[in-house]
Amino acid sequence: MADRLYEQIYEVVCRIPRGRVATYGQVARLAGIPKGARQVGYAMAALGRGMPRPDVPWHRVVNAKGASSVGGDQIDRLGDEGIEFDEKGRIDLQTYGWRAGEQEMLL
DNA sequence: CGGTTGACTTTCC
DNA sequence: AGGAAAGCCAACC
Repeated sequence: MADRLYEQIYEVVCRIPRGRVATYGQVARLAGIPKGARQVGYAMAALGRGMPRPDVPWHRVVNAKGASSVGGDQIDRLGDEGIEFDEKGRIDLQTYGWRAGEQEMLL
């Protein structure tokens, strides 16, 4: 199964709890592709090209700088999730960064 | 089948 | 701290 790659990526992205964000590298590592951060981005781009999985919260995936590589479209969705950007348009990964296994610890 | 591209990351300056 | 270059892997032409 070659497309298992995309499936894995989408599955990991779906695992990101609401109100949190994860970097491409983080998702790639959890998806089994420690050096495939670009492929994660490519997989996200595929969502807007053919929409194989419209239920994937791709907007919760940002780059290592904590900024959106897509545009205001993602920023608007993240704002709806309760995530806010700083003056430079970047997210504080130390606050909104996704920590695996801590999704239930949200208080 | 080979070169280019891309919603990236990391390192160096 | 911010900017440029190299590295990496998969998809596309």
